[in-house]
Amino acid sequence: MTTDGLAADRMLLNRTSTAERVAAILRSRISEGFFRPGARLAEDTIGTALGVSRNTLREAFRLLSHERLLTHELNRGVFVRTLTVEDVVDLYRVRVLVECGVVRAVDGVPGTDRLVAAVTDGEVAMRRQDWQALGTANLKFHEGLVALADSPRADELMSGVLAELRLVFHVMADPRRFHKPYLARNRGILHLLQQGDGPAAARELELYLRDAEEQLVAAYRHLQPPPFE
Amino acid sequence: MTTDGLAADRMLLNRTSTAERVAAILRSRISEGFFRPGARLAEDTIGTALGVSRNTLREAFRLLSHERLLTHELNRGVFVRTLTVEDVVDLYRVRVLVECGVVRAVDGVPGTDRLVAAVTDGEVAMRRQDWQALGTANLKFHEGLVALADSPRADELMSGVLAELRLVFHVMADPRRFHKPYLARNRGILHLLQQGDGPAAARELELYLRDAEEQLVAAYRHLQPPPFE
DNA sequence: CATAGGGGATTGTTCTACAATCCACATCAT
DNA sequence: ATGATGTGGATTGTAGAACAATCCCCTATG
Repeated sequence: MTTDGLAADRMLLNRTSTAERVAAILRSRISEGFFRPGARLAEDTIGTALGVSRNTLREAFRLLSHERLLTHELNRGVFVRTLTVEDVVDLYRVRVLVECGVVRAVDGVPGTDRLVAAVTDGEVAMRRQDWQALGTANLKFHEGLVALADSPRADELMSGVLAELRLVFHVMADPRRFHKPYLARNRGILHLLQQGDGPAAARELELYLRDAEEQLVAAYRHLQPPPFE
Repeated sequence: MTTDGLAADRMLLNRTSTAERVAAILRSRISEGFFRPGARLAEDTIGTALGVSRNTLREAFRLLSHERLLTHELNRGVFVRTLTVEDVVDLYRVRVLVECGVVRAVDGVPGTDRLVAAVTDGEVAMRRQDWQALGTANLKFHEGLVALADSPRADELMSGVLAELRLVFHVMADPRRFHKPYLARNRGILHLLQQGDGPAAARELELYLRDAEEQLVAAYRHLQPPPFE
């Protein structure tokens, strides 16, 4: 009896705890905008809705608070995070640091399968005017850029950063067309990478990110709720 | 009545939950080596020792697991993380990416108060042959480097990376002298920064980090427990 | 109109209970 | 002796009740 091909089954055996499954559910609900920033997640409501005890639910809340998707206010409960303009600026600071750093350090011609897939997905979505899919493809492209570093921690960092940014998109006036202008620039960056010119790609990427930040901050400042505290 | 000078009191008012205080205690215990990598933290033992309930303790465990200081194995409990050689390599990959990225991007002459303090602390510790303090000063220097980016998320990332690296130091044969050779190189990097030459400082830093990684990986590979699974 | 106080609702924390799982040891067959 | 099997105790996973602490809204009072 061989032990090959059991790696996939490993995932099934390696069950996750209820708290982690609950966290996964809430995470996707938040990222898809079902729970909007500022929304309160009451223990009682969510707990009975999902059929888990308060203990388990609170463990899930801890996880998501640590991922910055929820904020935990003592004796008040947990809320879907509302990012400030400063948060957006910081997120793009990290993006420039990490994404450009990874891309610049690329030597030779890297494997670009994921990037090619993301770009073509974006082009298909564009033709269909499926802005939701276009956004997803765009985020996948940037996740793919960081994946070039072959660093699990960098991947996770980037995944968290993009999850936070999704919170911003959900409170924008027209989040759907936001990604449209960047598809062509993604393709350009991919092209430079395929030519093995990491530094040039990094320069393009930095301009890209600064433009995106500017646009996002401008749009975000408008509908920012007045700071009460 | 003025509202000045209340920022400090804010910390007192802004009480933290028990779970977070417990997490803070465990975090410092781990980072100081009281709990060594691989050690099991039983809910019952720790719970009664700290006088908190299992629920609260488990919330604290979740926090620290998310920080990668503990690993959570279903139905087996939580253990102080034991890093693999791959982890060490990845940590240094992130360090090169982030630290060098921050330093290279420095324009003009940055405020280097923290860095100067870290270097002089290191020199004092060196004269006293206080290797513990030397290690602390060294980590503070690198935290200070990342702080130049003025990015809370980068700071937190770096803080987590260094916390993980401390786990490595605690299982090394002679962790105490490890930092010794790097004090002079820290001073050199600081000097380049004070001259406003970020790129040169980044190049120095990259060589520094590659040397440190090589030394650490070599030392770590020796006493690595045989991989059972 | 501003302020103080009361009461309901929610969270913070502990405790108890039991199911699920793991682990070490004993038992048994080869 | 060696390896498989099974059994029991210990620990974790999860649920639920209970109560204190806190917040928040509403109302009474000056």
